[in-house]
Amino acid sequence: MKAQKMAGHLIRRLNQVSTHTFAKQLQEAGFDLTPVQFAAMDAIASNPGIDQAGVAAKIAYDRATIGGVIDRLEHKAYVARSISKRDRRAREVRLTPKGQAVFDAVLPHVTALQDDILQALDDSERASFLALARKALGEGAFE
Amino acid sequence: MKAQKMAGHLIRRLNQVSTHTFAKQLQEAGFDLTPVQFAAMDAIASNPGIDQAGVAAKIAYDRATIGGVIDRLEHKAYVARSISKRDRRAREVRLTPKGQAVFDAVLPHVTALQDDILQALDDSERASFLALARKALGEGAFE
DNA sequence: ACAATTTAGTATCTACACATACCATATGCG
DNA sequence: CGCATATGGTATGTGTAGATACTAAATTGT
Repeated sequence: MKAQKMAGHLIRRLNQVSTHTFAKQLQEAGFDLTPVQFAAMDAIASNPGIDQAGVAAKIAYDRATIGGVIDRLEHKAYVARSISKRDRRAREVRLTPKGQAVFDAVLPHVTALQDDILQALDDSERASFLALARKALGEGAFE
Repeated sequence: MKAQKMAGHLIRRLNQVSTHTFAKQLQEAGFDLTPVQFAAMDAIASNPGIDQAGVAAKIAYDRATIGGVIDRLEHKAYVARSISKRDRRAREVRLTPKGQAVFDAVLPHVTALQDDILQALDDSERASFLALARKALGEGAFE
């Protein structure tokens, strides 16, 4: 049995390729954002004032991980945290104007690079792959 | 644009599911092995005496990462390192008898769990997905 | 033979990823 | 009201994951 043929291994390698493509393209475009940081900014951009647990739920992160991700975004001054008035435990997160500008500038690059990840597939294969991936994850589970 | 619909994000979540399935199943079966550690052992089992760079190449790891992985396997006494006689820089890696026994015992579990990762897909969908994944990675690139 | 280059491995640094434990605050319920 | 329980966030520890830099050893070119 070759581990290299197994589903888990193929998925891990796809993730490597995906991460690498993302890092390379964004770096060439002059940005300093990881895939995870981008996903967090996307969730925050769509839900201003969301709390950290909300961000974690949206993009299926561990809540312990999200703290560090948001720390780094805050350090770059892309997001701001404030204590919620409803619940003093919760930290509401918003993009700063700078963060919003970066997000707007980055978005087209990120959108464009998605096809590069599956560059070896043609359009119909890519569509099939993505449809199967969504189904495997339980369509709409994290809509 | 929702990051949650993008290829990169779907792949990241598949990898989460995959890793989680692996960890859960092996833990329930009483083993202490990560997906990466298993893949390394698989490569070593198939190529006794392979050096670390060889393992890294087989399973597409960074050579900086493999050192730590093999450290942990060595610490569990699953593998043994020895300095190559051909090349004194190289460390030849082999499974210990204990490592071989663990590998043999784990292999059927790992094989069985592969389908659980894509449990939401039926057999033909799963086959399509895996074929597309292989093609996306460049079929045979790491055979 | 020997300098220039390449390669194997390690060390360091940043960034996930998740388990567990802990603190503070909310909330449910008797 | 008062307590048990649940939840938001942080802290800690282990394990990838890859960039960069460094040492030692092998290889290449002349």
